Amino acid sequence: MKYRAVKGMNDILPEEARRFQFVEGVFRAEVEKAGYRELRTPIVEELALFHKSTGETSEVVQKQMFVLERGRETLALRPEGTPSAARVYIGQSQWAKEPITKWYYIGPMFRAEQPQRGRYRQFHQAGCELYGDPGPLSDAELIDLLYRFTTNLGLKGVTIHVNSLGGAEAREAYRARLREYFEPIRAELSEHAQARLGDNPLRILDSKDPRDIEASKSAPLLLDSLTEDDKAHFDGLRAALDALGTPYKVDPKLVRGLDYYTRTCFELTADSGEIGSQNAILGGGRYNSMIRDLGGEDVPAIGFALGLERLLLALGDVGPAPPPLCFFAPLGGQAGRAALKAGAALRARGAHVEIDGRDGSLKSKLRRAGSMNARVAVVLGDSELERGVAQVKNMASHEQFEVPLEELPERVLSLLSAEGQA
RNA sequence: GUGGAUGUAGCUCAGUGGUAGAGCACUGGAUUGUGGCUCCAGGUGUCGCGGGUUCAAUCCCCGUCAUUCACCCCA
Repeated sequence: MKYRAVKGMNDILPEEARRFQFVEGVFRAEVEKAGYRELRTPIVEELALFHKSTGETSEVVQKQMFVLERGRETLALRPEGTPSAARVYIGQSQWAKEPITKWYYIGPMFRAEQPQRGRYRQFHQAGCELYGDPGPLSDAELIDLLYRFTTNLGLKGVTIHVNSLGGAEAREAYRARLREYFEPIRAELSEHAQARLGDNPLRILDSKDPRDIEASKSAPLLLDSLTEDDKAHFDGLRAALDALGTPYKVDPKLVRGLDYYTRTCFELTADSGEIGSQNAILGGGRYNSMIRDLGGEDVPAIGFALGLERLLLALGDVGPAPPPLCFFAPLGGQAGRAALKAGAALRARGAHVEIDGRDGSLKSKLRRAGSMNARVAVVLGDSELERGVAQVKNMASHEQFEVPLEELPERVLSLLSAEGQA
């Protein structure tokens, strides 16, 4: 085979696409009930947008960008959706139009990583962004929304991890404290962690390297460095989640890899289905300074992104049963034309219809009807046409009736809508 | 970027230093126009690619590419 899909980018075949559609449909329904409206943006942005928002020190920006040079422009395939939405929010002067804006998006994202189960170079995210409300109630409402969404889908083994990273002030102070703590024991850290000490020491905390885990054991906790306001916010979030009855775990070492988070951050992990080690299906948090940093007003925001591939892995088989099918098996050209006409009439009335106009044997057509799980088969040959009838067969019961052509739609539709015929 | 595993029929996979197999799927027949069960018949392979060892390599060795899992990181 000469051409194949490029590394880490997968074709989504119809069976799989159906599962995507199902999850996307539930997602849309759920977030739209909470007032989110869809935003569609290009998948290509100026590279600089991601430098300014996602962050220079994030791994995503440092080495996972697909960059496109085009003349004087330097563009990038988006690695996440939040910066684009923020760009639109600012470009539209959205804060001047309404005090609170709620948007959601669904679409492909791109990161140049080594692919593995649950991690691809092109993958799909569904996410929400809420602008204009700094209070912890919106954090709680959003997290609860996600909890309900995943439970309604039937996802098992979900854990909601919550933490507060504090505001810029608290985090700067905490960074300094962490450096003070780690610097004397620098040699005990992993090579990677030693490099992180300079730019982003917080990341050492969620390292899985045994050396780093050991070294972090008595490290100062970020939660202890929070300002009074940060603490009040986090307490408010927890009180609201408790009131809602939303289960969650405070995870003081939860540190996310994107630079822009302030105060609340959260992550949802799953341990069911085929999901491998990449078990974070969703991540998000508050980013109160991004809009201002990108040149907009001082508008607080919170959001999350959900990995559709990972959700589907964790979910296993989902989706509604395919609709009942009527299968036409015409024999001969004249019968073929009659089948086309009858099939079109049935489709106009909402039925799913397959017409097998091949030259092959009736046997092969019925075999196909069987493998397609058709509920009804219509056999139409010369002898039927002469008499103005068709053979209508109930595939499940093997019963077959001769039906006048003018009664065909009614008979087929009643068979298709009948319950318990399978 | 790092480490391991795997590349044989459309799919899932056996297999042997001496010209390559099964199951599933597909097609035809048993049933001149009736599917799911059963029986019979039918076809396909540069054995990932390149090089080496050998009288002979799909098998052994080296390289390479691809896939995959894991680390890192993240959804």
